[in-house]
Amino acid sequence: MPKFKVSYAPSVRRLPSYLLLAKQALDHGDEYISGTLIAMELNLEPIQVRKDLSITGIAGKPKRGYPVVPLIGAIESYLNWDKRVDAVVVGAGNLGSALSGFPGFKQHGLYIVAGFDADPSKFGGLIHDSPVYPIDQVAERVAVLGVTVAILTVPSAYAQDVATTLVASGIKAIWNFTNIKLKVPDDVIVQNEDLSSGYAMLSMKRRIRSAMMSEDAD
Amino acid sequence: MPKFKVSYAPSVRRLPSYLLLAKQALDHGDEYISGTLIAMELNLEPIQVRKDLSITGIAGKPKRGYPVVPLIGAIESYLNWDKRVDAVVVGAGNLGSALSGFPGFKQHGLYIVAGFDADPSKFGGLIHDSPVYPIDQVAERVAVLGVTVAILTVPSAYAQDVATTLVASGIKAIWNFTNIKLKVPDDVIVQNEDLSSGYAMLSMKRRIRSAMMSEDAD
DNA sequence: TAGATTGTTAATCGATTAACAATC
DNA sequence: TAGATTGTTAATCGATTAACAATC
Repeated sequence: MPKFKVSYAPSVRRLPSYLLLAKQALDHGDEYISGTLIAMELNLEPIQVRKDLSITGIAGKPKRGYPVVPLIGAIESYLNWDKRVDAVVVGAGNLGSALSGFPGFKQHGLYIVAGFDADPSKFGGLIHDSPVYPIDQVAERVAVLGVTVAILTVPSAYAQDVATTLVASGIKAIWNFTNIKLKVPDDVIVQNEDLSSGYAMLSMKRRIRSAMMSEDAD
Repeated sequence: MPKFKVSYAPSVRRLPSYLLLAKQALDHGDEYISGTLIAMELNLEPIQVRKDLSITGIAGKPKRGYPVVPLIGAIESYLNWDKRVDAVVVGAGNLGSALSGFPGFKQHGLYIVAGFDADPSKFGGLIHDSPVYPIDQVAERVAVLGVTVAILTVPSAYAQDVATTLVASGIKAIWNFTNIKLKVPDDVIVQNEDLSSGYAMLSMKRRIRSAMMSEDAD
């Protein structure tokens, strides 16, 4: 049951980088930005950029490119980033704090309205403007706040238990930064952010470069 | 120039989760773990798990599965995780600290031996056992330490400048947690970890669920 | 106008999945 | 032995890329 399977997932993953470039073009005062330019900037093929952008419904102009303001609007609307979404961070450690303070999120409509932690020394403190509550207050606070999105940054040993509590509290989407494969009901979304996968890729690239370099030595 | 293109990238990204399950099986005292079980645990197809594992060269036994100890060895060896790699963290903020403390890294052979920051109040401090130095000492320290891998967690405004310095200092691989597309020489590896991509995926999944739910209402 | 760029349709490529023989 | 699981070969699926007409 690969529930909520995203169509064009690779394209969706690239859209944020196009959005960033469009915003930079806007700041720069440009009226248009071409797919060719975006591709060059991101080391992609122009055709890929055009294909990706087509899913947002934006229409470009031959010879000019895509109109910057409508392009930003089209991407934000397609990703639902033009509507505010409230979230809580569960696990107010370094990772939770880092995510809370990430300026990009608010720009994308994601507001972190509270944090939770098991460590009493953190209660009453703040993670980037948001109060930190004891983790056993999750259920009541989530209910009061009416939040349905949670960012999970607890130690992996607690991940499943906390996730279960979150679901029981009404959370419908979990952005999971632990390496635990969470078991949740079918109607709850989980987006896994697996650092180990990224490190595996880095490791393989290093391996490939080593192989290429010893080849060159021939 | 998509340099250092990883073959079987999707498989490589899944290997760490197989490794984790294999280690859990080992702790549990199991001698074998089947692809069928791994697939169930991770919501994958058994055939996909078998295909993925085949790239590591591990040989399974019909009716039993894969021998746990050799399986762990095969994955670790394939990913080069059986050899120690030293790295520095540049940007000793919350994200840098979180990554330094991530227990999984040391298990995968990644040792963070130093941190760097622009904030004088952090100099002489520690991020999880490793000393924090002024960022303008990067060049000399990296040279002395002989490190070739850097984890980049500075604010995006400084990302390119810092990356340029890192490259000049002898860094050959950058694990980039900023949303800036770094410009580096051809022989330098960059692995981008883009949080916005993950959030785009979460947003789309929420969008799809909404669509499905309003459909159900018909 | 000339030419750069878009957008569509088709071809290629690579990843996933299916089928099934081999085997312990 | 019977049957679950592996591993290989082929088929399908989806993403990327190529080709090129349309257009500003």
